[in-house]
Amino acid sequence: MPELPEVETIRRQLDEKISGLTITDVNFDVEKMFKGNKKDLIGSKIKSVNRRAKLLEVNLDNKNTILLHLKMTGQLLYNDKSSTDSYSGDPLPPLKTPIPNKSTHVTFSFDNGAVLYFNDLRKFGYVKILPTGDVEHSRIMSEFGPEPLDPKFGEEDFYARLQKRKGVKIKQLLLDQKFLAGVGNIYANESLYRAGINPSKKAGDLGREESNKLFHYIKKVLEIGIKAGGASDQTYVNAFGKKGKFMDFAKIYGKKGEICEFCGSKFERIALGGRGTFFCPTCQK
DNA sequence: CACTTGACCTGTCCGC
DNA sequence: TGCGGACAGGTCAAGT
Repeated sequence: MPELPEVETIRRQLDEKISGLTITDVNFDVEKMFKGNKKDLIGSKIKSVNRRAKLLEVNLDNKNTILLHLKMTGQLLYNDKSSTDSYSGDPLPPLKTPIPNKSTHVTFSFDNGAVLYFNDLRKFGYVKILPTGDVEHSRIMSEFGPEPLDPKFGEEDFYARLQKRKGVKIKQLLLDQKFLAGVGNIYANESLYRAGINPSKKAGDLGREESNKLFHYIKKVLEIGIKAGGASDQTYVNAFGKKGKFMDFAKIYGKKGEICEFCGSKFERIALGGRGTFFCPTCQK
């Protein structure tokens, strides 16, 4: 799915577009993708859109919060039907955003005529309504590890956390949201390659230098990801239906058999925890 | 406990 | 062109 940079891209766009709007209707066609009562949403106004790990939190003025998880193939598409042709006054057609299709499973309508579509090919994603006061104590939110881009989270903290999980392979640890929030498979592969660390290395075997280097590159690739508007390897698009450009900056993810720019070796692919893992056999010892 | 595997879904791509 | 298998950005529950 959308990892931290992809979710953050959507968060910024939605915060800009839907904050201040009132929800007028909600519809869904797959029960398991909508947990809660839609009556708790209709008539309420959106205060802000936040993010924790890969979860979006839409805060409402009626003390409820909508949590949205896009998992692997979720998309959130904002279609601003209230935009009108300045000449004729007619509504503009939804040019940039894909129209609802068979992957559209939840639809939010707003008082300005705008619509937000939640599309999800594989139906792994979900919408969940919680009382705002329960969100931070909920199982799901309270167990996330630190936000990697939080300025208060430093390299000492990162190293200390590694020491608590000595026996786990570093790649698998990076994907553990309780260890660190928001990193997914693409950015885990990219940061390990740049830091020159073998994905199968045990967390406890990383020296302080390696730990610092990895910490640095995790932040670096996430920042590049946000600047690039996310990674569109497969189905990801932003809230306006546009692809992200991070794959133009990816050096190793998905590049099995390609040549390492530093040493000329061929990249290899293995499975770690069932996830595709790419590495340079020479640079990542 | 900690760690691994399977399940959740649907689609695309690749080799034969 | 068809068919089977591998693979896909994430996270749980269940099994070892």
